[in-house]
Amino acid sequence: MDYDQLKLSKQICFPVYAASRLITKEYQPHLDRFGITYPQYLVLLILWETNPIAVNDIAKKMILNTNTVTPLLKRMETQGWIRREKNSSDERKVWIHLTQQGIDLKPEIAKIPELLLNGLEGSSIKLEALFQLRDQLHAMIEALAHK
Amino acid sequence: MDYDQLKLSKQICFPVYAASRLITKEYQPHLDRFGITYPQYLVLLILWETNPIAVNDIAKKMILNTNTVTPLLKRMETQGWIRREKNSSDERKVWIHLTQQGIDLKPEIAKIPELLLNGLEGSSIKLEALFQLRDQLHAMIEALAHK
DNA sequence: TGTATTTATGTCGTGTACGACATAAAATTA
DNA sequence: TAATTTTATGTCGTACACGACATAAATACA
Repeated sequence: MDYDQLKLSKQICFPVYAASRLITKEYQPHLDRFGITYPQYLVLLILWETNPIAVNDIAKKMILNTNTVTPLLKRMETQGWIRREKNSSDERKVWIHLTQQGIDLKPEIAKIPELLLNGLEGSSIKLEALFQLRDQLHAMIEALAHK
Repeated sequence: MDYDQLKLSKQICFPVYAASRLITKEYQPHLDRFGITYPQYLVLLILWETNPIAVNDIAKKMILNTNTVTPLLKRMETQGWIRREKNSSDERKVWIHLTQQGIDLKPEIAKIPELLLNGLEGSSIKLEALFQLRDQLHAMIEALAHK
């Protein structure tokens, strides 16, 4: 039997896993300035598009379970970025709202993706390749998330 | 100021992060049969290529810190897949060896990548696209890991 | 040779991830 | 309407992931 497919270099899963952690690490020094983590940054991106939003809808957008999102949001509430509010008409729901502090953070954070993309100038990574990568991954996520 | 780049759908980091977790989740039911996790599976792949190998070299191949790998290996030792052995000439080093149980697992695990790829037949994901994705990610990892 | 530096591994604390399960409120259905 | 099911959120336990730091052995070098 040929075990060639088992080599780490042949795997498809491994480079996705490694790239994910490496990209997060690129963000980290920039996010550290505001005391937020990478998943918390994603929550803020979502809230800057939709405010307020239910816990469940945040989890769906991030493709995470609510039991991961709940403690994450609690930490963000402690730090003053968001506040939670029970829905009066449906008592099961909890609305997540941006605080003023959370709203004010947007222009600061907006500089980061730009900064990282500019950092690629002169590197071997081409912008076109990145966008192609993103679209291919979206197709894969689409196929894997709904089955 | 245009905040379009801040949309979740425009991010490059997010699909990598989400795809990583979704792919791991594809492996999980197959790995569960043997009681191993996805990172533990990666350690086994490495050991099936190089046995024995030092803790540090496993960490380098996985692009992880040793303080992540150490407890992971301890769990694998408890489960009987590997054993650790102090190097006599250099007392700092610890060699990680496959046990017979770990060696015997290889043909069982070998079926998994094949099984997952076959599962894509008829889906919207094309094999060619996957291999292209892998190579693009390798290029990105290369650029990010060594700077 | 003695001191400083590097290397290899590991401990500790914090923050995700997620399966299994709990709870309460809303919606469905017998 | 009463019982059942679904939905929304959350608790708990286990396993990563990583920064900061600790320790001991090997190496470099004054």
